[in-house]
Amino acid sequence: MKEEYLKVFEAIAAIPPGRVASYGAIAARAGLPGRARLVGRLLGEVPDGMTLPWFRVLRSNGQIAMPPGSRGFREQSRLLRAEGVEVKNGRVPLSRFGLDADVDRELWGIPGR
DNA sequence: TACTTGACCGTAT
DNA sequence: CATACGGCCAAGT
Repeated sequence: MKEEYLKVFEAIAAIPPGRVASYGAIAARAGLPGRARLVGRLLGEVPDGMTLPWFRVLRSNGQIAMPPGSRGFREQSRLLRAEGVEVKNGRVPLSRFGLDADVDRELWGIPGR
C-alpha cells in the first residue's frame, strides 16, 4: 500500500462524527493538495476489512457524490442523518457541518448549528 | 504506448 | 442554475 493512500485513509478516519469534509479538503489534509480525484478513487476500492467513515466525505459544494437515488446515495444520507447531519435534496450545508466551519467561526465569530 | 474514465475542483461565462 | 475549460492522475482498455 502506497504511503499516499494511507495518509488519505487517515484523514478520512479523522473526521469527527456529526461533521463532514470535501474530497479536496481530505486530499489537502493528507498533504496532497489538488488531488481530490485520488480520494474519490480510493473510496471506490477500500481494502477489505478496513472500515472508514466514507459517508462523511462530500463534494466541495456539500452534495453527495453518488448518483441520486442509488443505493449508496440513500445509505449515505441515512448514515449522516443518524449522527445529526442535515441532508436536504442530497446536499449538506457545509457552513454548519463542514470541518472548516470551525475555523471560519473562530475567525469571524459566526454562530453555528 | 495511446486514449478514455471518473465517489473531484475552482474559475469564468 | 447550467455549460465550458483546464487541472489532477491511477486504472482500465
